[in-house]
Amino acid sequence: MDVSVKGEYALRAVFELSRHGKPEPVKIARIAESQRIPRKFLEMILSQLKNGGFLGSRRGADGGYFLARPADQITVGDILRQVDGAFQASKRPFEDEPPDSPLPEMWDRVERALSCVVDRTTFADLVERWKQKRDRRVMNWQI
Amino acid sequence: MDVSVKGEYALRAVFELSRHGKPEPVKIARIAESQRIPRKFLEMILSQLKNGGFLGSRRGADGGYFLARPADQITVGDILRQVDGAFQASKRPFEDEPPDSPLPEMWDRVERALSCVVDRTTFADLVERWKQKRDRRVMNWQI
DNA sequence: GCAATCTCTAGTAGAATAGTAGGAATTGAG
DNA sequence: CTCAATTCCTACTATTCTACTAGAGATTGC
Repeated sequence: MDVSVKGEYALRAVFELSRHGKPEPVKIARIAESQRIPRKFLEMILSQLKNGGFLGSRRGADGGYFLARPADQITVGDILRQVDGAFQASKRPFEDEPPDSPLPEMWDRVERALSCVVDRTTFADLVERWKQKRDRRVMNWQI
Repeated sequence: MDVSVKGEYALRAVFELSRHGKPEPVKIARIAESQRIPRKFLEMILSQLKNGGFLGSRRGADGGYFLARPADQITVGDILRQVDGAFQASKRPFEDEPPDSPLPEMWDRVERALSCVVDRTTFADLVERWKQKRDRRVMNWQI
């Protein structure tokens, strides 16, 4: 019941692109280095995210990846679902479920609780929080 | 990011024991049948739950399994953590995390949201909901 | 042309999942 | 004491998933 490494990498990659902000594409090599993701694995993940319509790319010199839409219109849930498949608590409907089981309803609650976080957190939010953190650190450093 | 079949089976098994209520032990065979769990797999799961201190057992004729404490003192989270290992959103602390990443904080939120459901839902609650469901069905049937 | 980049197809070692098999130990009844 | 019913314990296994890697092809900028 934890997210895959691939999922975490995908989030880091999209975060990197969101943080970059500008319209110029960012190279795979740079994302890999600054987010510490194995390069070839990252290639796979990025192409999956492109297939999902979240990223765009350009080849050749000065090529790279960029967000296909603004960071405040991409959520953590979008990305996790794209790379890890259906993002749910339990594979529903569970076959062979005994009648009147109270479990499906509980899984619904779990799913709603999860959704409240991942589907409401955009990459714009993450960048915002990152900036605050960084600024606080710089403040302390100057004192 | 979904719970294992083993986890679901464990919940069903403990639910069965909770629903039974009485202090007499329930046989593996009966749990397996009424909750539709492969028998040998269930044996493994039950012994794990016993190791965790959630269940007790008796061997021989008239043997079986029973709750080691009242159903309102066992939560869904207890059981899932026992059979599926640490029940968390992400394997923290993630190695090689880039500095100032906003992701760990987000995983905390996810975890708290999950916990709000699974650590607050006891098997007494589940039995309660099951009874209500059953009663509603019987009511409709009588009309 | 050519160097830098993304793109695509394949493969792969190791771990996890979802079980199964078979027998040993314990208990209750007669 | 014996026997049948049950849990307990060790080991095995097929299949899938995870986290990668290799290498060649396609595209672009200069």
